[in-house]
Amino acid sequence: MSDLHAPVLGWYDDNARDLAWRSPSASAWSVMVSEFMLQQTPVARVLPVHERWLERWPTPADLAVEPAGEAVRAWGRLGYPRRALRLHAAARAIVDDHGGEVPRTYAELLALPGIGDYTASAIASFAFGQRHVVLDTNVRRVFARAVGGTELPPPSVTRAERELGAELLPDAPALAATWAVAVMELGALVCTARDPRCDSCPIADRCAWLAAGRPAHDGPPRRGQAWDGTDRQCRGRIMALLRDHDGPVHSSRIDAAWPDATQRERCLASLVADGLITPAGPSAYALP
DNA sequence: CAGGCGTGGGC
DNA sequence: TGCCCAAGCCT
Repeated sequence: MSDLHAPVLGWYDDNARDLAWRSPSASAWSVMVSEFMLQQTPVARVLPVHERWLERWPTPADLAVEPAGEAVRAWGRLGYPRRALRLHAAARAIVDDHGGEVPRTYAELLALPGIGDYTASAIASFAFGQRHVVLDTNVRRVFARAVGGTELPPPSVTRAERELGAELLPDAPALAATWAVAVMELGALVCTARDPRCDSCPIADRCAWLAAGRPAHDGPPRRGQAWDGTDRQCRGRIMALLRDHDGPVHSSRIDAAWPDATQRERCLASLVADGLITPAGPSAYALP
């Protein structure tokens, strides 16, 4: 296990993807927007939306003056549109409480809407070069395999994972930040969830999982998320409808999009409660 | 803490 | 064809 640093850092130097938010000239805001979009959405789908977002709203203040619905519309089909709402709310908080500048400390970042432990660490590390344990699903999978000898990490982050992350983190902040992004990249490109490319892995000779013959995950099977007929599908259908229209959408159109009236009304109510849509007149809805 | 929350691509 | 997954957050 000793010294994963040199091979991983060397591999990253040769194989890192050239992503817009990793450019030396990328702003902290660019990094922050990318982190919101990348929460559960693949890089390939984020790229074009991130580019247009930064062109339109180069700073938090540019977004903060917009109605929230503009953020939801620009979010397009990235999924989980509440993230767009939270990013918009975070931009307003940055203007109101931080002079329009993305805050630099983990605690201040964590206090913003839509930012949890991972995203706060990632922004502090990637945008500001600080030393933080960055634990995302990629890093956790690399740790689970290389150190733990298991195919998959535990269902939720454990104390042991945090301690391991802290132990492996280089002392120098700049190096720690590079290490964090390098391990993440290794998990994204080589140590993938399915069909890992162990033959091109820089730490294959130190990997406990590979040494053990890549044993399959034992333990309870992971819960897949139901989709067909769920409220999520219904909500998604309604949101797509509103995104694709400029003004308010009449209820009759929404009725046509989802026949089950009980479920439809429940979803409309929850979307209103979430702030993703707003009633517009007696029988119409619009983006906020 | 388990469950809810979108969307589309790859195998 | 389904099924699994993709830089999580919030309640």
